[in-house]
Parts: sequence; C-alpha cells; structure tokens
Amino acid sequence: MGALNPPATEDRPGRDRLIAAALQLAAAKRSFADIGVRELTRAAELSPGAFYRHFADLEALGQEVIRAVEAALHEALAEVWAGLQDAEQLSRLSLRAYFQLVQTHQDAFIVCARERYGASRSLRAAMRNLQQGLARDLARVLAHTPALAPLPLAELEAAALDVVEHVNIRMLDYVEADAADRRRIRQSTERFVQSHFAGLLALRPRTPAQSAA
Amino acid sequence: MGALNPPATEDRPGRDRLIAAALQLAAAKRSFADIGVRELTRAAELSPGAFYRHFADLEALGQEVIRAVEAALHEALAEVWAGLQDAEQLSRLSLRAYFQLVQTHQDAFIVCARERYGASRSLRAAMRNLQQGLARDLARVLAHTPALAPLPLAELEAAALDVVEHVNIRMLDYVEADAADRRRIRQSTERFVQSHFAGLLALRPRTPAQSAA
DNA sequence: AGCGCCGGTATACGTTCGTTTACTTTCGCG
DNA sequence: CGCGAAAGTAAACGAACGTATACCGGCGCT
Repeated sequence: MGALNPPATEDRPGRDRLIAAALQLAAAKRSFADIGVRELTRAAELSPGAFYRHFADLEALGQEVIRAVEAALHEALAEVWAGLQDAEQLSRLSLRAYFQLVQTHQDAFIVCARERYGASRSLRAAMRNLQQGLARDLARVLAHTPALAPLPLAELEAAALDVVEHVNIRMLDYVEADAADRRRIRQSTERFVQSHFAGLLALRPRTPAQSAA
Repeated sequence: MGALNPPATEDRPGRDRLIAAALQLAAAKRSFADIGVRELTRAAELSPGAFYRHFADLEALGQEVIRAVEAALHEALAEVWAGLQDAEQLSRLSLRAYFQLVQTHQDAFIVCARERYGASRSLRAAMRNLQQGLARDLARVLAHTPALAPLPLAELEAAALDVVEHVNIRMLDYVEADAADRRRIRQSTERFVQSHFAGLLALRPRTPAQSAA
C-alpha cells in the first residue's frame, strides 16, 4: 500500500492521496465511519466521483489500510524475534519495536486500533483477525522460552491475546500523550506483560503433569 | 434516570422515550455519535424539535446515560463488597454481579463501554473517569485482603485499572456471544483477574508469603 | 493511426440532516 | 379564574451527503 510501503512498482498518485487523506481525517475524527466520500475527496483535492475509480466504498479503503498495517507489524516483529538470543528481552524488544513502528505510522495505527471497537462489523472482524494472528505468532515464540515451555500452547495463545489487546488499548493513550507520559505508558505496558505471564506461571498447579482446562 | 431506575419522583415520558430510543439506536449503530437528532426523535415518535426541550445535544444525553450507568454499577458493587466475608470470593462475586447487571441493562452498558473508545472526547473522558473511580474503589477493597495488603496502594490501583479496562472489553464480546460463549468469557475473564493479581504478587521482590487470591 | 482503458472532471438528483421559529396544548398553582 | 412554564407540534432554512451519469484527455498497444 502506498502510504506505508512506498509504491515501488505501483504508481497511482490519486489513490495514494485518497488513502493519505483518509488516514488524516479518520485519525482526527476517530474512525473511518466518521468520514464522508465528499469530505475525503475534497481533502485529497479530487472530484467526488474519483473515489469510486479506486474503491467500492470507504470500508474497502479501510480493509486495505488494515492489511498494510498487518504486513508492517508482522515484518517488524518477525525481525525482532528472529534476532532474539535472550528470552528475558522478548517483551522489552518487542514492545520497543512496536511503539517505534506506531510512532512512525501514527495515523494508520491509531485508526486501525480504534477500528477494533468501531462501527463497521467487517473492519472490527479484520482487526480481531490481525490480533489473533499476532497472538498465535507470539505464542509460538513464547513456547520456545524455557520458562513458559511447559504451559499448553492454547493457554499461551489466550494469554498472548490478552496482551495484544491490552497493548492495543495502551497504544491509543500513548499517541495522545506527551513525552513524559509516553515513557510512563511504555513502562507500565511492559509491567503488564511481565506480570501477566508471571501470573500464568504462578497459578499453574505445582505438578506440571496435571492439566485440565 | 428513567431508563435504569424507574422514574419514581420524576415523570417525563417524552424524555424517557428519547433516552430509551437513543440506547436502542446507539446499541445497534455502535455509538451515540452515529445517531442523528431526527432519526432519534422519529424512533421516539416525537417531532424533531422536541429533542431540544430536553437536551442541548446528543452528547448531553450521552453524559446522562453514563451517569446512570455509573450509579447502577457503584450501587451493585458496593452491595457485594459490603456483604463480603471471604476474600477468595471477591473476584467471583464481583464479576457475577457485574455480568448480571450488564445482562439486565444490555444496551446502556454496551453503549457506554464503546464510548470509552468513541468519537466524542467528552464521553471518552467521562468513561475514563468512571473506570478510574471504579478502580479506586476496588483498590481500597483489595487493600483489605490479607494477600494483597502489603502492596502499595498505587500499585493496586494501577492493577485494578488494568482489570477494569479488560473487563470492559470482554463485556463487549460477552453481549454479542451465545450462551455457551458467555460462560467461556466469564470464566476466562475471571482467570485474567486471578492471574493478573497473582503476577503482581509474584513479581514483588520480597514476599515469601504466597496464598494466591 | 486508431482503439480502448484508466483516471479524472462536472453536474445533477433525491435524501437526510440540525436547528430555529412561531404556534398550541396541558397543567399545577396562587 | 388566570397565567406562566413545560412539552409538544408543524414548517422552513440551508447545507451536506452518496451516488449515477456523461464526457474527456492521455497512454499503451497492435
């Protein structure tokens, strides 16, 4: 997608202007559902009809943005996880990469994060999918750490999903905060992650052989 | 407020019809911001102008609904916490009361919960306030349980806020789920709470006394 | 050279909307 | 009884909206 990965092979300036304008407007207005086609084309300096040359409706545009965000997220985290040598650093490095990514693509990430609770059923579903995919990947990585390896994968995935959801929300506060608060939010988010997995282990019955969920 | 606490001393049928219709519409459309005055008055079988006899705008109506929800929540939880004799039962009983309340006032609770991430800055703030108040009350109760008493109150409040936020989100899934999924969601929410506080204790440097709550 | 598609424009149609205004009805109360 | 406030109505205003249609220039091909 144009706005995140510079176009390379594709060259559709009008389309890219539409996406960029949509991100700006949606970031300001809280959701794709809150922007109108006319308003959007006005911001992109196009005529109203031009929108339909590229998208069937605003939801289609939203779906594309979410796909792009998912790709960027996946790539960044895969890189972190590939170069990981110390399991202790997993949460710190992952969260660092995540918040960095958010900072460079603020609008896209904010808008997608909000869409998780937004008006459009299909965009909500797309975001839930994104989160579940992320949680599955994360759980696989967690399963390779010595501390968490004994836990059943399903439990790791559930916990990972809790974490992903929590981070999603904290990020919404993050982008609206000033520098000092941002540091605080990053720290408390990391505490949350640590604490959540620590609790998972602490609640595990003493003998790992016994498991009934 | 009319829709939650039957009117008693106050009798303003038009106003109550407006609130009821707003809850229905907002629950269907995902937010107060997505309904229009005309649409609302049409649903309430009033003329468009009638709305302004009762509210300055839709946000004012939203504020009132949030106040009512806050009152209902506060009352129900205060009752649970007052009659509590076993600290082990805190999370189970609180969540039971909460989900019960949600079930009987579905629309109001859904809409408010969503407004936490919604388009209106002031409604978002109101919901954040509600959550913080809840977290403060909860932290005070937690501070009286033997297991958590040694933790600093600020830490308890932060953890309580995490819990409140998590529950808020799970509830959104809850109301859209069928009976079987609802049971699952209630259980996993309780696991989350347990695990979160267990992790808080586990990460505490010097606390050999265990007895997980 | 000619054809067709792609991305763009201008324009028009019918809705829907928020809000204001001026008028009416009802009713508690001094 | 009379009157003022509260709660309702109808009607009108201009504005914004989504979408359809018809038209046009440039580009890539054959």
